[in-house]
Amino acid sequence: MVRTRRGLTERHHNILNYLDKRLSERGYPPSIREIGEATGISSTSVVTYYLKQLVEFGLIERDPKFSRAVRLIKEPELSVPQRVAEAVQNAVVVADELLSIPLIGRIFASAPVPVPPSDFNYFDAESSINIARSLLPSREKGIELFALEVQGDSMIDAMVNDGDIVVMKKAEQANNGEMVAVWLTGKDETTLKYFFKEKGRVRLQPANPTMKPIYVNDPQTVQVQGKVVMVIRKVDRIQSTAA
Amino acid sequence: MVRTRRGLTERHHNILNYLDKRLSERGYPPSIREIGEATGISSTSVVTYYLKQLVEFGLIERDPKFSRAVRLIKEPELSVPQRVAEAVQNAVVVADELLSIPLIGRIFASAPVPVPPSDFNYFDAESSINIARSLLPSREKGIELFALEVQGDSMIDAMVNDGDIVVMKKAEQANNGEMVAVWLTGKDETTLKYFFKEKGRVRLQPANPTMKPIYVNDPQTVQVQGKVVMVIRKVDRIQSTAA
DNA sequence: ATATAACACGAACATACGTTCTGTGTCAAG
DNA sequence: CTTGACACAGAACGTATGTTCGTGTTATAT
Repeated sequence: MVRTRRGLTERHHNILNYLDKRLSERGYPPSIREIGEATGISSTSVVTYYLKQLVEFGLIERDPKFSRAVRLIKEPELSVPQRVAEAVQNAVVVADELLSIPLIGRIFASAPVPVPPSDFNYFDAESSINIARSLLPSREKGIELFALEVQGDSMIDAMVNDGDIVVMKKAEQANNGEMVAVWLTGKDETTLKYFFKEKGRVRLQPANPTMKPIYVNDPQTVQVQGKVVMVIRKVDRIQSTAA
Repeated sequence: MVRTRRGLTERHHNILNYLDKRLSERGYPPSIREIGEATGISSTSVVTYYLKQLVEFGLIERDPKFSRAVRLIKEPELSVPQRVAEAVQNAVVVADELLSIPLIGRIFASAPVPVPPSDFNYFDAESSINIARSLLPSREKGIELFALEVQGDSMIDAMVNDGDIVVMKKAEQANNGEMVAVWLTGKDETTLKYFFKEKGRVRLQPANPTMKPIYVNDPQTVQVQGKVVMVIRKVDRIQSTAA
């Protein structure tokens, strides 16, 4: 008869305690050699021998061959009452629904759209607006959006008022039917229109259905700068009275 | 003078996010190469370049030459009640910012506005939209708002498109300059206009500044049904092509 | 146009690291 | 006394890993 394996020994406990303490202290686990140094085991193969047993006991996990890839398996944390858990989950859903979009400037007819530079930090903008993600168009993922405030009456053919907020994303090309902000180099003018490319020319279709489209025979002069995904209008009272 | 360093760039943020996520997922930090793979940086020396800057910004610490020896610098640990309170407070702020508004139907020109009945339960509507409270006009408290979806082109003089969502509140009287939904009994028509009362008659001023107002000599036929506080337009692509 | 810091990259290199291999000692059970 | 499990050890090895070096590009102020 041969002798059978016992349970955990002092060396097992020493290793477990060191793993726990070490992660708290240094923010990253020890190497095999560091475990050996800390627990008085002079050989890396003995450390590996004990780690293998701790894996078998279900006390640690390892990712083989990666350095420092040892982690303690903790008991599931004490569960919270179900309502608190549900409330926390709901808070997560709410936080995800709210989308912060940088408000980076104004759009007006006589200048190109101030699109963000390629290294723009969308998370750290000086000014931003919040919108609900569910109000985005259905295929819009909400990534790298920016907002501009409309200045002047020049966008009314796009059904966009002075003071409205236009939510956009950068684009240099457009598909048919998308609303775009284009800079017309032939006119030195920015306009918001539905974009159609047909028979070598560009048709820019106003949102106002009673207005006629613009046809641009030289597509090179139509510089797509962004796509409009949303328009928001705060309706305050106006002060002016009509003549 | 030469260009000066900006603050954190997208790559910095990507690295920080990856470090945080990775430690939670795997129980040990990534190697330099793993950070590069996860953030699209193909060279270990560029990863080291960014990690050096994150150390300088005081956001991470490293133990030089040790493998996987990167740790995020976190705020000093709060007690559990403090951490819970802080998280709950943040959740309250976010939840308060997000306002759920019942979407109760449609508005179109040939019918009165379907205003909610006086016993309407705003919290239990069948359908609703979410908006961010900060987008409301400055004096609007967000109480007893409802939303209607615009059907048809009859509101274009109000700069409101078919498909737009109009956020309103009930009202039976209006102050000068407010945008209202009125049912004109003399015309059997609903319209959205800025409301002015002057010399015994009502002037209804379109939002489109190129259009003329309507004058109604008999104020009794102007039934104010609600005030408009916000207009939201999801801008999807359109399919129709012009003649 | 120029200068220069920031940004980016790949290669080379030395060391860290975990695994495997081989060997030895102890001890309980038959 | 023999056997086999257990414990331990050092060496060798291949790969993982972080740093250094040299080069190139870009943005920006002057």
